[in-house]
Amino acid sequence: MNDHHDALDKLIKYFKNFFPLNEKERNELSTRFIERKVKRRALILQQGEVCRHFTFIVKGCLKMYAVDKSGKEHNLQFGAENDWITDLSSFYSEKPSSVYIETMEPSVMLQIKHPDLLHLYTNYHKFDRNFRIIIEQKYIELQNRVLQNISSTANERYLSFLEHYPNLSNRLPNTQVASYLGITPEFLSKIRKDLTQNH
Amino acid sequence: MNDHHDALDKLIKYFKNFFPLNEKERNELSTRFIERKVKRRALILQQGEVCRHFTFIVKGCLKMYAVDKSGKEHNLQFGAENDWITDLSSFYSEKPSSVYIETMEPSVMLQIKHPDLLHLYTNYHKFDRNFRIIIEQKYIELQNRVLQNISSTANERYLSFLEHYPNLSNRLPNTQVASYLGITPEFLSKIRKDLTQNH
DNA sequence: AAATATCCTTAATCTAGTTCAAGCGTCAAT
DNA sequence: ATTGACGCTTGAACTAGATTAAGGATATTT
Repeated sequence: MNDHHDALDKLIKYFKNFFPLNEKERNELSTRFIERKVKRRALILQQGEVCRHFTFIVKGCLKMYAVDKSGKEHNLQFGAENDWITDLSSFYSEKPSSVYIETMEPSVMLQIKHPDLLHLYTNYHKFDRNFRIIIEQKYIELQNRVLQNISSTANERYLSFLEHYPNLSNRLPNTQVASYLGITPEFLSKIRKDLTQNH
Repeated sequence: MNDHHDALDKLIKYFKNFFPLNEKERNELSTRFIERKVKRRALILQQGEVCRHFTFIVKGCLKMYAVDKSGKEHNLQFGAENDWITDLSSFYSEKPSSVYIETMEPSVMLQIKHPDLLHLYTNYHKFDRNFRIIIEQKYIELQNRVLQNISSTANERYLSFLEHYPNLSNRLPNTQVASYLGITPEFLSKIRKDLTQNH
């Protein structure tokens, strides 16, 4: 009944939303996934490094961001409990990543390495299946975000963010939300002021 | 040696980039995928309709777009030879789609219906595997596009589009490219003028 | 408890991108 | 041959959002 057990239970429970795992598959999880606890502001992945882990978030909150030539950070993705975070491109290609992954709260994760995940894929149809479904869901989310970006104002995008990620929006500093929306913190502040005044 | 055969050959060849299919799997393709030829400006999917097909593009060029309240079209995705186009969300949920899919050239497609694709997934590990990889690649592309959208100017996004999709950019009218980039055709025209003048 | 980051807001100025309107070239259909 | 529909461009006026700079509020660290 130790922490590792708790974390794994959370992952097993998570997979029940898809095609639930049998005992053998659950055992594989427990040997292949490694628990990791980190404090706030820990860098899980740095630009230039190969992304070695596919990460399931048991507790806490992380962000994935790119840094442009002028040094500005741009948040590509947030992740919290029961979500995955990884630089897919670097993870599969085993080439240096162009992004950072960093905790925004003290966090507990379960991580699997490339060869271990390939082992699961190769030997268990169900893992290929479940990860296909997971990525499909994340693809749909991302496509909605693209649509927002090309068709909506910053104001509309902010409202949509509040609607879709209510639990994230009250956990994160607004500077981080602004970076995710692709606007400056100053402009987000203006948007928020307008919203409170006109309602 | 008919056309259907040619189209299927193209799909089989496509799968060689992933985990190549054995004879039984190839046979399944030939019975489950249906060839469809359409002229220019044909609507493959309309808003409000359930997306019934997962579509492989053998020849031609298609776009997927959403229409906002003011009637403006916003291009979410283009697809050409050896690419897939589908409203994933509607296809899997079997709920009405919020987007349109339309040919921009006379096109040849291979389409599979939901139950048939599920049949492939359920009975052949390899299809779950291959479609996982396909979606992962498209996820990475989409993530790069999000990064562009939140961090780059219209000018930079246009240059990046030219670089990544040179074959599409000379096939499409600029109005369509502008809609994909999230800017007006007028502003794209201005960008293009600046580019030719300053180089 | 002080000290230092980090975060949030406001306001003035500036710029990237939109809107509206018009004109022109091209291509497909009658 | 002529008519449209469509695509491309230009310019003037406008607006969403960035930039810069400053001050105050909250946390976090020492």
